[in-house]
Amino acid sequence: MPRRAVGEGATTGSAPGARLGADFFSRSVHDVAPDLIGCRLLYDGVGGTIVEVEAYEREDPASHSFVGLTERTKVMFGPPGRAYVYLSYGIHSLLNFVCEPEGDAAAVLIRALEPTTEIETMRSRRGKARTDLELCNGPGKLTEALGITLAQNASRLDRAPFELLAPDGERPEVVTSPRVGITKAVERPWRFSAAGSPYVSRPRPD
DNA sequence: CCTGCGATTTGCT
DNA sequence: GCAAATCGCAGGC
Repeated sequence: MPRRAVGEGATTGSAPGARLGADFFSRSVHDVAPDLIGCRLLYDGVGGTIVEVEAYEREDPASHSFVGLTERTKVMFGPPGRAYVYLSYGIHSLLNFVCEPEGDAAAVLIRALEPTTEIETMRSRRGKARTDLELCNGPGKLTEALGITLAQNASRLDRAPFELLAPDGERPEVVTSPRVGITKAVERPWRFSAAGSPYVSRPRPD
């Protein structure tokens, strides 16, 4: 694979279609988060296109890392390009991508996908979901659809069964809005989504 | 369409 | 002890 010249892909930190590894994630979480919109995420061959994420940084009252290094947060302080999966409300596994160099603590919460691959597998796992719009339009829903659990915490994202790829072609326009479901630092506009996508979670960022 | 509430477990005070 | 980066269902409009 030829390395791409400076210019194209410069804002993404990756060439079109390339697998995203530690170099992509070893940057400011505020640069990585919008660059993930339009990327493709598969787990064991099941998944789709990322249409919504949120950024969480070290000095961020809404981030788990705000309290410092603990048993739970040590993955966020570890090497970039790994999964940080935690249990939300005692029920849902939420998937994050660890960003910034080891020793820093930042992560991107994956909030919604546009399903593209193995849709019937996702539908069978999601049970009550009626339409494709409801399969992955929320952080707890997409982990259920992809079969991601706490067992995947600290996994590398550039190795099977994960497959995380830069967009092949054009990138969607990205819009920002306040983050969802938090009670601290609620005003920070660190939610990023694909403009106009019907696959984003609620409330709609419009 | 919208709002309200219970489920269920863990991590940190 | 309690709050939590959520979800699905019930009920009202």
